[in-house]
Amino acid sequence: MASRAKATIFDIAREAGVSKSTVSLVLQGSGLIRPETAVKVRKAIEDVGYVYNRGAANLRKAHSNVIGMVINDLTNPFFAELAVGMERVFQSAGIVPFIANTAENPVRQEEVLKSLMEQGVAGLIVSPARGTTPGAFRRLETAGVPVVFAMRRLPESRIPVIAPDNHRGAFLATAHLIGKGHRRLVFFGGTSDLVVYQERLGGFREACETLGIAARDTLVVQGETSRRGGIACLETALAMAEPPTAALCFNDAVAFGVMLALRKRGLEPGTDFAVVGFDDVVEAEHYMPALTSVSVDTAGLGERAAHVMLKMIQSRTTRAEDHIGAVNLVVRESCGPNRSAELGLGDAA
Amino acid sequence: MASRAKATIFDIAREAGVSKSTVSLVLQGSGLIRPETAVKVRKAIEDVGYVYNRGAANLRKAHSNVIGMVINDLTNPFFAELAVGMERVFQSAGIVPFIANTAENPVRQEEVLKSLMEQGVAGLIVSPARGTTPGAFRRLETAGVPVVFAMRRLPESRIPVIAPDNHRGAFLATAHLIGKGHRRLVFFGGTSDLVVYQERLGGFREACETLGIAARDTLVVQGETSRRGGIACLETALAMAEPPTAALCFNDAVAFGVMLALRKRGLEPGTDFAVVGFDDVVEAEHYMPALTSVSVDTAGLGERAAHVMLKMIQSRTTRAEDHIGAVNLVVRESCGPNRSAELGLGDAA
DNA sequence: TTGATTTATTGGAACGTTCCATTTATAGGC
DNA sequence: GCCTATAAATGGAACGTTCCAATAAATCAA
Repeated sequence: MASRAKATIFDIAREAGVSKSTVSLVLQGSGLIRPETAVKVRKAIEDVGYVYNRGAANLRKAHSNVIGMVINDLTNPFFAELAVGMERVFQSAGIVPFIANTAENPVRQEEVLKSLMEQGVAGLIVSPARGTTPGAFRRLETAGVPVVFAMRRLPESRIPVIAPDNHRGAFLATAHLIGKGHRRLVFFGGTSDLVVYQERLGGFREACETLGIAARDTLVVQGETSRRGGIACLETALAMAEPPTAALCFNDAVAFGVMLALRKRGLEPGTDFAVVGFDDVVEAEHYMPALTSVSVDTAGLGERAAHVMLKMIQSRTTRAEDHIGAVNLVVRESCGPNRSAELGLGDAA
Repeated sequence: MASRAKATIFDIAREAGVSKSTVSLVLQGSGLIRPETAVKVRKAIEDVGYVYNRGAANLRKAHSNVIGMVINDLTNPFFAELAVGMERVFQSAGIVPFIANTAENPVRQEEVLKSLMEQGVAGLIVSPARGTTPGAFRRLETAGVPVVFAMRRLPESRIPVIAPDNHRGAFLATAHLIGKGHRRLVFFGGTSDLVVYQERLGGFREACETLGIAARDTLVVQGETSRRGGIACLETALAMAEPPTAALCFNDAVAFGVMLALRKRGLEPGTDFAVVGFDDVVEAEHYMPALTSVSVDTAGLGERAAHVMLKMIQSRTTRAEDHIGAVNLVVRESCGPNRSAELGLGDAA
């Protein structure tokens, strides 16, 4: 049952009556080997129950074929989608990416990065944890390991970023709400330590300004980027003197929370209060009411990130261009019909 | 920018004016080293930007400290919860588990397992993909790598299993439905190639039999274990001559799909048709109506699996006891009020 | 047949660690 | 001051691969 000492290429060599070098060549699929010999060797490999020791190999080879994916919150389905997109690409390149979760914890992230480096990864795709310090990736950089950021970025860093056009997405969504006739708007969820937050809030603000919403009619309520955070945000907003009538949410999770809280208060999302989400996760379509959301093509961005990574590894560089993915607003039911009539205004969108 | 040749313990040794062996000892936190020397070495490590080469180390050490988690569907939030539970345990043991996704594809799973083995994992926690062949884990076994199955099992295999009590969970849920006064029941979703399916369906059947539901009043509709599968199942069931009034769903995803489909037909889940889910994912609580579901303490099972794994590694065995986790029914709103009155029956639950 | 060329195979050194057996330094006992 | 015991540091071999240079075998041109 429990095997004796692990088999090595020497064992195979003996079994097949060749030298260790020949075995090595076969293992690497070299064309220099006579087909019959290769067959013989492969049979020995099978018989002996040999398992290749990549660690030993990497001692000589410059490149390992391990790529790590460091994700800040695995329980968010959004990131699972991202991971799936990447895997599609890596699979066809014959690479098995290893995923590690940092649970939004910079200390854990440090450990994870260290461990991955020690493992000798060829490259890393990272969605950095909130509160990541600027120096967290310096070790990677000095070690010359290619890194790309996906979805999130760090305030100042030369590491290439693959992310959606957050500003434009927020702008589109906000314009949609204004077009529907809303005049008192709120931005729900997220905290200012995330660059993404700045970008989305920026899009929101620009839309309000250019489309003639006074600053005093726009509200910002920070909060957790989760369902729970959304619930809390709505409570806060409705407690105001002149509560808003429409919300752009930092992400879909927040939007779900907001809709939930509306229902609990006897308000109907869509008709009584308009809500737009961000990310367009699969659930958005299936919610009641279906959530209008900014679609960012998560899986597509994942694929993109994987491609960039592959190219970086191949060309032995640690630099690459940023890639800002197109976004578009998917209009469903959570913003209800136009309010124009009610307010005596034309359709402004 | 791009660093020159990677630093090794020799470089540190030179820098710190000691021997490579001393550096190695410091790296391993040996108490044999004079504290001042250790400090000196650690400083050199920092200065040089050294990164430990675990591959090289594993060449000599018997044990790597890598543990792999092989998961069949990362996009199912259920598995993300499982992963999170495991990580809690591994983190406190100073281990970074690597997660790999098989996307429910046995071929991909084969690749993933191979890659993990080549990496020299110390152990593997696996939720096997549907359609896994019996031989898929033989290599692992002959290599003496500890493996535990989490949540799912293979028909015949000596590998220890950590899973919830599916039979009992299904029994409880079904009894609940019957207690509510339902007499025509259906089991929705899943396919018979999964052992879990057999177990859950078994509990459903036993409850029906012992609580006096005739076999001709129970229906089974197989289907995908996803929202989409749930939608399809409901369509099928409602097209029958005498449609059921209550469903036990293979998992929560199916249940969500069923509720969605009900709404689309103008039926209200809970009052017009009762539905129970399985797994009790976090969304269950937040759904409209909130989903009654069998809670399996996913994260707890993850922790358990991790502990078992740790113990197996420590005691160098590939055997361990199965662990069947307790379940309990979380009653929410998706089964509505009792039907007893309507049917002239007492409360049987 | 001989030498040159091509095709297949091979031995040895190297990769960066750990671990064991030694050596060297320090302290203690008398 | 000498011997012994303990503490601290060290050199060398080993781990399982890859790669290079070298060899051996087969083919070819003359």
